[in-house]
Parts: sequence; structure tokens; C-alpha cells
Amino acid sequence: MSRATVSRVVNGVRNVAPGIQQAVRDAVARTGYTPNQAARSLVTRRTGTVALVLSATGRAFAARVFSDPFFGRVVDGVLPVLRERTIQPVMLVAESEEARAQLVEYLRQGGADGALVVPLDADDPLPAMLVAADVPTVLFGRPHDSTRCGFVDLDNTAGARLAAEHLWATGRRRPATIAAPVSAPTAPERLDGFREAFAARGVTSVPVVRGRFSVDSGRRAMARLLKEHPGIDGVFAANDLMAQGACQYLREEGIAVPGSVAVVGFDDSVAARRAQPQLTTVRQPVERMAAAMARLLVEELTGGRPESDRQPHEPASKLFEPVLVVREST
Amino acid sequence: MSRATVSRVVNGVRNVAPGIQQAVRDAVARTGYTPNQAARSLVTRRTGTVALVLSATGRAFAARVFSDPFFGRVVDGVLPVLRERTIQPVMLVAESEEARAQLVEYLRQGGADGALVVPLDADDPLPAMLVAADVPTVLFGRPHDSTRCGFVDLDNTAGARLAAEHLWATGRRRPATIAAPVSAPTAPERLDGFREAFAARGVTSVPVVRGRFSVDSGRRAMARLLKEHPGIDGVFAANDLMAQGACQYLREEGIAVPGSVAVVGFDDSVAARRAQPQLTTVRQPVERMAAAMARLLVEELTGGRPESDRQPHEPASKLFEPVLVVREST
DNA sequence: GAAACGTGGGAGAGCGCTCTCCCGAACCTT
DNA sequence: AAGGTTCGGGAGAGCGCTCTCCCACGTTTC
Repeated sequence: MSRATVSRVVNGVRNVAPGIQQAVRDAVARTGYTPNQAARSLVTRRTGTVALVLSATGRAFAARVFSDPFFGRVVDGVLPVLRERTIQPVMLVAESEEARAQLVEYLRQGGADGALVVPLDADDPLPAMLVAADVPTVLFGRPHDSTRCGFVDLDNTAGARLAAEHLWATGRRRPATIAAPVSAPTAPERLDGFREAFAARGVTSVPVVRGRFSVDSGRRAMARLLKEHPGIDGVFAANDLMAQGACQYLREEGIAVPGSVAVVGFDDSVAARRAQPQLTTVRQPVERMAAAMARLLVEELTGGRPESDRQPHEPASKLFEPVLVVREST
Repeated sequence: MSRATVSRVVNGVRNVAPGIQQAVRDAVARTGYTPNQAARSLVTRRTGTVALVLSATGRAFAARVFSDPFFGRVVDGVLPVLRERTIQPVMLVAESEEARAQLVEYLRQGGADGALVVPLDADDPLPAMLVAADVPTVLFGRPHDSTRCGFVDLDNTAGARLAAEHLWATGRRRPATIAAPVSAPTAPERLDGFREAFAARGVTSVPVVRGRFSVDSGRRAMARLLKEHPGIDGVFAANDLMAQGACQYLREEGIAVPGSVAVVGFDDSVAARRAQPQLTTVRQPVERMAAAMARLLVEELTGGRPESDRQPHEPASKLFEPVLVVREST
């Protein structure tokens, strides 16, 4: 029997007589034969693999990533989409500049067919590097520079506006906000959206303290806010973890939530439900966004580009709308 | 110029005249040439890649993994070791039975040179599957069955004993423990170690409630413990997150920590320092253990086995001793 | 000055697959 | 019954590297 026939059976291409098919399968099972991935991708120019890249500069890498439920949600969203298509998901991390270079090299050498990138900093150079290296790439969050690649994004401005309008509607007139770190991609939108919505209603001064997305930083931010602006009656935090921290601090200080101060979070992560009180928050459908991101990439990969008309790129993207979820903290 | 010369320059093997070397480098830079990884591994039978595998059965996969600082510490420990040797780390997850099968297939086809496995359940079949598939494997935690492969482990019994002895030494005579989920690999050792140490001192009845490694489950466990055994004066939790939850609950109920009830955690993760009060805890050097795990695998991979004397396996392993860290909660 | 040696570079054989031909046999069609 | 049309299977050419020969040239040695 020829290699060709075996190949046909294994890959399920063309017709092979059932008898022969069975014979091949038996032989495969008997000998424990495994096709060599390297040889296969050498000719197919495919690895059947997609990289999920987590990019964060600076230290305390793991602490940043593995304490926030956010990335877990991304993983949860991406996995089913890839599994369903029998694409092997591999997670890559770029925790330093060297790591980033190594990673780009790995991908351009064909380590994976494409990359799903979750940048944790707005000025992350990785997306641009990948696009320059001709790696099919889809981002979580709009690319900040002119990098032309696919992405999914949330209308963060609208989300922040939702929070502001809700606080306004429930009678809060002395708002403050615990903003994201300046480096965060979503920081400006969530901050400005909140401020502008209040400005439009005549409230021009909104105290801002930056947090670092953690529960702890939320506590500290709340403490500072309260010290510098004792009259505050409504707080919008740029994620649920910080909102949770704010609530903890307020209650410890004997300040009623939502009685005296209302708190709105962002994301609607598990933390929002787990917090005491349960958080009113702006829902970001992370899992759905991540799934969409994976689908976008898969389409680009299988997009049947007939070799010739490979446009420089035609970045597809998808936008999501936030929704306000009202619970106990407002 | 021949391909061979280029290959020699790129891989830095043998002597190549400096002039020629420069010429090659220039050409590479100019044309943006990138060697094809697939072709290379086809002949070298190496990918230059090591997989860090996270295996967890059951649902809420991401929630389990990305909310506990534990896995982040493993990553932090593994990365430097691999980076230093320019081995590309790829993280793989086995979140379902299918995923597990797919993953094993991927690795035996040569998707990576070896696997570092962190099983979250004691009865995880993955390690055995990998060993059966001839994938060089090193585990975090002693293999539960007769799987012959390398591993690193902590003396969990000794750790639990440390906690017990400390509680005893500080005058606690009515201990209780918030144990790990039955499925956790470390559950029996940490539980039995604690009980036996007290039994040796004449305290035979130690109430046990199972938690799920989360802050929340720690709170609930503490609540139940207190309700069913109001006299408790010392609690040992199987990880810091649960200890933190226990402290939170106790303080909310107006019970002084460590005044009325002392609390000891396990791991010495960031959560221990962040908790209020700061946790007395049994230190598990996760980063060092993870680094050792990576080194063990690298040695097995580069271990110069001269092809012929490939023993069935000679599993190397390394054991670590826990240390008690006394802070404010006792 | 000839033989021995070392050193840099080319030729070419694979690595293990996939995939395009191509050919023989069986099945229709008129 | 002769031609055309499937259909199943084999042969063999690569995919892009690495690595072992092997050869040509310069350098040393007696």
C-alpha cells in the first residue's frame, strides 16, 4: 500500500474503498502510528494552531494577569470556537521585551497560523510587530496606532456614559471616578465618557483617582477620594475589582452603600456578583467578544484568499455595546 | 553561496569565514528571510518549544485558574528558565476530555519537545496519557498512580504539621481546618498532617469543612465551622485564599483575629500579605518549584541520551520543604 | 620542496508528509 | 459491443531545511 493512500485515509480526502480504509485504520491503531506534524506543516504551510497572546510589559506579570478574572473570560470565550474547528489553542505570553521579540520570531517562523492578541497596555508595540511580520492578527481592543488588523472592541465611552446617567438618574450629584491606569487601552474612553456625561448635565468637576485594576488599589483609591473630597455620593470604577475594593473600604468606614455612596463597576465579571453588596456594573460581554475575535481570525485564515488577490489586509472588526446591570450597590 | 553555508551561519556551527558570515547576515537582514520552523524540526526532530499544561476537568475552568494566584506563580517560575535557554514556552489547557485527547495528540505529533504539567485534580489521567504517548513529562506534584515521570513536590504533610505545631505552641487547643476539595492532589496530606499533629498531642477531634480554594468558599466554610463548633480557637486553611475568607468572616462577625481565633493559611501567596490581618502561612516556594520543574525537563531533553541507552525512563524529581511564616493572624 | 595536516565551503541525500498527475478496472451509455 | 466516464489507487515530485561527506586550498612540518 502506498503512502498516498494512507494519507488520503488519514485526512479523509477523496474516495477510498471502505475495505482499504479499514485496513489502514487497523494498521494505524496496531502500530501506534502518528503522523509527523512538522512534515505535514512543511507541505501544507499550516500548523492547525492559533496563538492566544497575552502581552504585558513591566514586572509582576503573572500577578496582573492571574488575579483578574478578565483574562480567564477571554480564554473561556476563545476555546470553544477553536476546539470546534479542531484548531489547537496555544497561549503565549510576552512578559518582557526579549520575550516579545522571541515570540514574534516564533510566529513568523510559522509557530502558529495566526494570533489573537490581548494587549494590556495602550502603547504595546506587539500588534504592530506582528502585522509587520505578516502574522494574521486579531486584537482585543481597537489598535491604538495605524496598525491595520482585525479587532473586536467595546464602546467604552458609551459604557461610561451609561454609568454616569444611572448615577445621575438615581440622584447623585457629586460623582467621582476610580479610573484605569493611564497605560490601559480603555482608560481614556471610560474616563472621558464618564466626565462628559456629567459635564453635559452641568457637573463639571469630577474627582479622579487612578487605580490598578485590583481590589486593593480600589480600596486605596476610595480612601484617597474620600479624604480629598468628603462630599462624594457616587463612584464609578473602571472595573469590578476596584469597585469591590471601594465598597469594602466604604463599609469598613461605616459609610452605607448604596445609602450614602453609590458604586458602579465595569465588566460584570464574577467579582460583581460575589461582592457585598452585589455590584451595579456595566456589562462587557468578554466571552462573546473573545469568541468573535477567534471567529474573525479563523475567517481570515480560511478566507479562501485565492493566493493571488492577497490584499495588503482587509481588517474585519466587530463592535459590542455595553449594557448596564443594576444590582445592589446603587 | 550554498544553503549549507547559510545554515551554518544561522545556527552558528563550525567555522565560517567572518567575511562570508557578514555577507550572509546582511542578506538575511535585507531579504527579511526567516527559516521555516517546520522544515527545521522535520530534520532536527526538535521544536525548541516546551508546553506548560494546565489540566482541569469540569466546568468553570477559567474561574478556577485565573482567580487563584497559584498558577501565575508557576508561570513566573517557569518562564525565566525557558527564556534563558531560548526555549519557547507555550501554555496549553485541557479543559475537557476532548481537549485532553486533542492535546495529547498534539504533543505526540511533536507539537512541543516536552510538557510541564500542573494537574488540578488528583485523579487526572493526563500525566499517564502523556507518558504512554512517550512525551517527556514533568509534573507539579507527585504522580498519584504508578506513572513513571519526573516531578517536583512539596512535603505537604510537614507543612500541615508546621501549622498545627504553631497553633499548639500559641496555646490553641480547639483547632479546626478548612480543607482542600477532595479532588485536590494535596488534600489528603494537608488534612492528615494537621490532624495527626494534633492527635499526637491528645486532640483527637478536629472539625473539617471542605472549601474550594476561593476566598468566598473560605468565608462560607468559616461560617459553617463557627455555627457547628462555636468553641474553635484556631483554624488552618489549605490555602491563603480560604484563610483570607475565613478572616473576613470572623472580623465581620466581630470575632477578633488572632485574639479569639487564630488563622493559618498555606502557600504564602500575594494574598497572604494583602489580607487583613496579614496571614501567618506555610510557605510553598511555588516559583522555585516551577523553575526546578522546568530544569528537570530541560535536562531530560538535552540529557545527551546517546540514542541507544534510552532507558524506559529515569524519572528525576525534587522535593521541597515548607517553612512557616508568622505574621499577624496568629 | 613534497607530504601531511587543517580549514572553509559545496554537493547532495534525506527528514515524512501531501498532492498532482496518471493509469487500470469497472461501470454506463447508445 | 465499442466508446466514454467514473472511481480507486500508485508513482513520484517536491516542501525547506540540516548534516554528512568530500574536495580545494592554504599552512605547517621535516
